[in-house]
Amino acid sequence: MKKTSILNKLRSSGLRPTKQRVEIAKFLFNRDKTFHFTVESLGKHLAKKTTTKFALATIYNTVHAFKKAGHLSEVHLRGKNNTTYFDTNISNHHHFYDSETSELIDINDNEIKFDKIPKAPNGKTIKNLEVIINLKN
Amino acid sequence: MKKTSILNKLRSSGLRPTKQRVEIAKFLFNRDKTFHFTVESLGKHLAKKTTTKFALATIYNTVHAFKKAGHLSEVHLRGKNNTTYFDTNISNHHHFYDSETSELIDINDNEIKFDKIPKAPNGKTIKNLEVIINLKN
DNA sequence: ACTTACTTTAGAACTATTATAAACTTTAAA
DNA sequence: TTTAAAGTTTATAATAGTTCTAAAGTAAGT
Repeated sequence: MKKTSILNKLRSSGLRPTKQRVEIAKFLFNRDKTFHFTVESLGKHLAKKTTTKFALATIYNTVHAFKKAGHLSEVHLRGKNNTTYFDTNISNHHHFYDSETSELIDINDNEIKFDKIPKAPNGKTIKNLEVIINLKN
Repeated sequence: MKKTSILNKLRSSGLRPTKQRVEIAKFLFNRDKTFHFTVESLGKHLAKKTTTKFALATIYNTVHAFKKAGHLSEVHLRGKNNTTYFDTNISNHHHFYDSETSELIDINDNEIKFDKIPKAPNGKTIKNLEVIINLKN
């Protein structure tokens, strides 16, 4: 992804392309494979790869802004470390979770097929369905 | 469940039947239907239903002891309120989650059937599989 | 350049949870 | 039954992840 398209991505989401946002966006979106991270791990990666300074609050703000804009998704998993995982894969998909390493691995939507799904209770509707497959060694 | 069987349950789990543990066990296990709770909500229920005093730490300790003994399970869901949910249903099963009400509803194992499941990566094995069906109104 | 609105920042505040250590109970042996 | 050891409860402190605050800095349009 070119720099201009990063700028467009930010601007079209109503986010001013500040130094911090551009760096974070480049780090997160200029890659082929899905990337899973926590705010803390993202901060460490940024510190290694860039010379820009990032306040922790900025990383939180930016990640939430990207999520709100639909560029990131949050994994609704309570892992053992009690931190929130984010995912650069925003398509409908599922996850393997290894609690020993706290590692997430994507599962494409087409790798899981259902034969039977219960219908939603009361007057509710199904919004989406998330599968976590827990791993052991 | 009779009082004696509550006492047996505790004793056979290596837990001394203290006043607090007995009250919590009676509250949690003397019921027909599955019960979902957070430590905070359990504390409120206990305050209403009993005259016994419970320090917050005791509720945490007891819930974890019950979980370790296999009498409770933890739902690995990061809900919007960021608290841990526990479940008196310890059989293999799944959940509906309504993020507006923060309510969990059990889905029996036999209400979901899979046609296709990916195989575990690397040298890993599948420990278990959890489905969360998110609801909306 | 100037002004306004938006952002970043450091640190305080907040919330869920775990740790600590003293007081209290349970247990089982004498 | 007393009594001592081991386990438990309690209030409070500590911790960890996250959000809030308000002051200083930056981007965008005039």
